[in-house]
Amino acid sequence: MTGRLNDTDRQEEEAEAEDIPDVSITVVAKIAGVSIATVSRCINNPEKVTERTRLKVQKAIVETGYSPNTLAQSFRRGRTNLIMVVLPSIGDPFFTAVMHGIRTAAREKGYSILIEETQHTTMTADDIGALLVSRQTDGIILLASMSPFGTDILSAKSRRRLPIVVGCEKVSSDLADLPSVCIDSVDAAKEATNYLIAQGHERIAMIYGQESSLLTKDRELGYRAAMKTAELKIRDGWLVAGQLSISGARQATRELLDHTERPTAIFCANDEMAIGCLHEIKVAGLTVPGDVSVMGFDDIRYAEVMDPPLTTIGQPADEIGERVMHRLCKRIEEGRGNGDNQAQIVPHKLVIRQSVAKPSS
Amino acid sequence: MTGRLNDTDRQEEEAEAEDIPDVSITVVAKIAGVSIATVSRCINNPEKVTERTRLKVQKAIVETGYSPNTLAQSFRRGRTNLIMVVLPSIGDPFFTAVMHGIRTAAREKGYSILIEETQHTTMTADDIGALLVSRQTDGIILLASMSPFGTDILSAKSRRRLPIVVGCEKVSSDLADLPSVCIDSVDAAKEATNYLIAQGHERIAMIYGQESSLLTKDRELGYRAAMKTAELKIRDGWLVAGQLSISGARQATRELLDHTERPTAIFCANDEMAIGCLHEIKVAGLTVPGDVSVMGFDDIRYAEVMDPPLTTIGQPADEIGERVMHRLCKRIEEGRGNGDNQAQIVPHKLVIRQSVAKPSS
DNA sequence: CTGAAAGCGCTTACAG
DNA sequence: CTGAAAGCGCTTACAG
Repeated sequence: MTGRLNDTDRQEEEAEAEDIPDVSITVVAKIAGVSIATVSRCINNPEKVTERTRLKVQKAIVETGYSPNTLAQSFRRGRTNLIMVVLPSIGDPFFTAVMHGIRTAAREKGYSILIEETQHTTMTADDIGALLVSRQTDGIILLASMSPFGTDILSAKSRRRLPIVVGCEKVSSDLADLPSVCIDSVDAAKEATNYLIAQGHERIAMIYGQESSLLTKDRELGYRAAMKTAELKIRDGWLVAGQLSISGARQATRELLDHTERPTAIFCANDEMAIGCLHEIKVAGLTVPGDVSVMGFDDIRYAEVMDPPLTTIGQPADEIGERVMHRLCKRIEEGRGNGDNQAQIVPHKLVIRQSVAKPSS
Repeated sequence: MTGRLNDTDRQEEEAEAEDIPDVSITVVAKIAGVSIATVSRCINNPEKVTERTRLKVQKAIVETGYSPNTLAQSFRRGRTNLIMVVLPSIGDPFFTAVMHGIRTAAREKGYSILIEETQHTTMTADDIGALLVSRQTDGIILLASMSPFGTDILSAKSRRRLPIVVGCEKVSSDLADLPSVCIDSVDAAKEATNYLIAQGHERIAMIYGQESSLLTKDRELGYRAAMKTAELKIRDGWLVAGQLSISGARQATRELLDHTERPTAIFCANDEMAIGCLHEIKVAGLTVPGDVSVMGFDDIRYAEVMDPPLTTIGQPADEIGERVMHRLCKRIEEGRGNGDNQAQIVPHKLVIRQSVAKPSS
């Protein structure tokens, strides 16, 4: 069975009239009285064709409702104009914002976007590498996601030339060679922690992401570094996983509130978890920031309408998205090789609102 | 230029060693000492091939790192295994939840998902129809989105046989013929409004979506119907657009609070706007639900952690997503024709939390 | 069970 | 400027 219809179907179709037009370049050529090469040129390189011819062909195209078969074009041209972005969860408003930037840039360049969520997928690292090999995708954007180099279909050397760009978080070390666009997460987390310290907090806990994922690793590093510099202790049980979700963060917050040395401030590795944290503190009958201060990370659109509005670290999500996509396009166009593989650092900023105050005790 | 490399490139590649393997079915066949037809069979119909042959071919595949060229397969088979979903905004957590259901079902069936956002796209209705015609996509899911039948590439008759399924909201009348999976929005909005009325509210305003979009039209209809039945007046200025965004809703709320006959309850057409509404009321120094009650719609994951937790209408987002995708698959498999085009109604439910109370005045 | 061959719908040197 | 022809990498009747 090919995509074409057999004779019986075709008759049925004609009986029903006006189904999806099923017209190839050949029938347009026939109607216009030219070769298929000319039709192709009219569409792709109109400047290579006489005005007169172009008009004839144009007429035939309109008449037949012809639209080139994208499948055939992609095949022939050897590219799909599809790029895949791999991210932990599209549901996180921060990634939505980054995606918005990616889309904007993609539209400009004529790419469509395929999204793969590592939280909900069975896709392995190998599968991702295979995508490129089997040409399902012209390029890949890795947003705070695992390395696609599970085993070794691809040598370290060749990885450097692949159309892959990393965004938001460099996650694992074998990605270090790839071009990337991120804020300096370690530094940002330090700044966040230092702000809490500057307010007078000494008992500062942190809710990070997941044990297994490296997504919030750098933020944890920054927190630890700042605490160390300030010679503040991190008690056992002050560093707890929030699963990057509201419910996970609520659970984590409960544990923190029950701690024998209850922290006076909680630094959440992202705003999604900070929202859960905020709520759970209030459920426990405590106030924010009166009893406990809360600091987030990302500055998603909900942060400023929380009660109290969330103090957090702002990332230029849109800009990250656009830059990542632009770099990927450049890499694809250049073909393999000689790309600049530098890490681009974009600026973050501390957004001070009302969820952090001086400790009461 | 085809996708293949010219000789110079190839030399370079070999010099660099181990780039992306660029092996076609032909080289696998040669190495295995069989025809390309046999290689194809080993991959797609292994039962049609001797154990011995299969092993030989398997070995050659591993050796070469061969992976079939998806572009060629899609072209040959006449299908992409891509389906497109068109929705207002992937950033809305409600749609994210529906998408999750769609993805789950899609993965089962081997489809990948292309997302098109009508809020950020320049894509016209015609473009969407053209997708099908040019075979970029095997099918389309329309989530609360415009009709793809701008002008008339497709007759009404043929529309009924296209691989298109509608989800969440039936929006425009020319979509009535298409299969759909939605809650009964009019009824749900009535229920929401009636709940406010039952609490004793008489001055009930509504924040709907956008003038131009039909997305929240049914919800507005339900609100109007309930008000009418209860013989309650809708004052001029009580029905205001919130642009489906937090900031739009905040603006709308401000107008409502400044109204000479200030409403005691506000029904927001979705939770995203309700979140903005909640915040703006508090910014104005008023309390929820003490001074003003707020009712949402969708029950997104943030609803229950708002302050106060949001009373809203729950939609089974995941179920909607899965059912929509399943129906689309069936439609694609059946080929054109004889699909059931009925509207499937899934149940909604009123979720009572704390943002609605009796009016104080 | 296996192979030779046709063909999917395009694009693009290559001649003219 | 235009056409005839090759070829992209597969899949699938059709013979054997």
